[in-house]
Amino acid sequence: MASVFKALADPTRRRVLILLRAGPRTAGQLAGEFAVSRPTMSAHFTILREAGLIVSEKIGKTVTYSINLSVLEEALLGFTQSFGFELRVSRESSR
Amino acid sequence: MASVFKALADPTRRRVLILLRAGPRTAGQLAGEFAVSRPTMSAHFTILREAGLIVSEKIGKTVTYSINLSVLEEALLGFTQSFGFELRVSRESSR
DNA sequence: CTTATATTTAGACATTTAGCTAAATAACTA
DNA sequence: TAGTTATTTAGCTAAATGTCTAAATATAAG
Repeated sequence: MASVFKALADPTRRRVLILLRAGPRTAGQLAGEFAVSRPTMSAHFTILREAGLIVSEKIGKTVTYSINLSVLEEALLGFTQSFGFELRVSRESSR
Repeated sequence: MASVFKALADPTRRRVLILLRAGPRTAGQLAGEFAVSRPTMSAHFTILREAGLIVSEKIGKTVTYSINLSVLEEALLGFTQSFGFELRVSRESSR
């Protein structure tokens, strides 16, 4: 869970997750949305992947990333519960 | 909001918030719960305070910290909504 | 007024982080 | 096979982070 919070600490990585929420994207597509170099983005992907927040699939010469909402959900759930917050996944979750 | 996520990235600071959830504590009381020096804890308090997550009040020679749940709530709310999560504050919020 | 207590500030240090460029790897295409 | 494209790895730098000890500040108590 600690690695999830570390991953969420960076605004670029949070934005990657928000982009992936709309559906899978390739590394290049994601990188195109940011003003940093591709290697830098690749490092962010690694951090997100190691936290379990995204998964990658290589098809041909492209790598496609998808969000793993359950990991995000579980981390937020564990944390928010400590504060008397109630968290639930909306019915139209994976839109 | 960015500073809130940065503040939440450190496990010591998350634990401070969880301790404060049970009620206000002095800097010394909080520091006593951790295996790091008081100056180190003081630095953590500063980061939490600058993120708006805690407020301090000096009475006599002690400083008492309290959690500011609304800031935490707002940051989590803004973030979780982007993911189709639903967050609400439980009715017995400030227990 | 001196001492004790609570907390913060200052300064140093090691580690981590986010960024870069250049090079390597992998896979498709002509 | 040679070239092109997509992505990652390697190696570097500057800045930020978390930690410490020693000193400063503020308040209370004798």
